[in-house]
Amino acid sequence: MSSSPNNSVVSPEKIAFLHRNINAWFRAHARDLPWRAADRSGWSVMVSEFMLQQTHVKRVLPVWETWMERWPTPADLAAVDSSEAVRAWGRLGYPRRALRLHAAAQAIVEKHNGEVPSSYEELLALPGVGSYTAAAISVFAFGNRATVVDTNIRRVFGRTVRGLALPGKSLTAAEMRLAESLMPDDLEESVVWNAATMELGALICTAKSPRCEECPVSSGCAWIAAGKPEADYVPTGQAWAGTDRQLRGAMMAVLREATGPLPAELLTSGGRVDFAFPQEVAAAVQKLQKLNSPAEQLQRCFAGLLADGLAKQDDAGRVSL
DNA sequence: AAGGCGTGGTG
DNA sequence: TCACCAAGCCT
Repeated sequence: MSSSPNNSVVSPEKIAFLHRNINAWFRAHARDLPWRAADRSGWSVMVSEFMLQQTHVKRVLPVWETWMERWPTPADLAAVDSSEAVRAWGRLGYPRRALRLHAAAQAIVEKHNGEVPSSYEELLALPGVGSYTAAAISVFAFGNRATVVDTNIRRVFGRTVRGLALPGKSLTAAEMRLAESLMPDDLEESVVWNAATMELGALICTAKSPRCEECPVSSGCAWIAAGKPEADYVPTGQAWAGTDRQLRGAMMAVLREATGPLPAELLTSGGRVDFAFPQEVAAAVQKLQKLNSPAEQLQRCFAGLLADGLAKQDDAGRVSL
């Protein structure tokens, strides 16, 4: 057992201060989200967690509603083709999440008798479920005691405890140990704590312009005490224009709008393509062609979609989700 | 283990 | 307006 200089040892008094104030704040200010309702299920929480990976609540809400209405249990989703899941995913982004959620539903049917497992280890074994999502489902759906660490929680602890404007680019073992050391011993308090610290990071202790005036622990915040120093690194912006991601997104939009198989040339040709399709497909194709991507990039991205299972090609070479 | 992977709300 | 970046996961 070695100790690094980065290890933050927090006094019992400060931990109690954080527990008391953040949990009280949450009990007064928690958003009324449907996946937090009393009638939530393991599945409803699981669907929300998949959709919330790198996507804000506001955009998730309507898709989650229609998803849960259509597929109220894992078995309902597992019974349809994965392309249905990808289309229903709509414009949420990262459509491979839809594929993984579908695969996870099938695994739940096959290995867990159709019931979402409650243990961290069993959840972690499901497709698309990593350490964050496994802990989140175990805690928020089943009320277990597990340490949830997401980007919000990392930022809250980074500021209040470590005095940093922003946590590092990737989660470290020391950070994970710190989060565990801050967990309330009491089961019910620990469940609230996980949700409360995340909510504080999402609503108050935000990345860009935190609302410290409204923060319940500003009086004990190490970052404020240090004079709000700048982050010691500059986050590198995410490139977009001209990237494969943009092109893949445009191709996926075409496939989502299509009601049947499409000529592959519609996706892989950089030039004009004669076609007579519904307005929506035509518009999506126009956007794709407007990118004016080189043929080599079109081919690469198209092959990527096929390899990822997001698109399928029939014997005649026609493409669909 | 660093980098790929969508999309759009927001300051 | 237009960068920024968000309840990560996987390889």
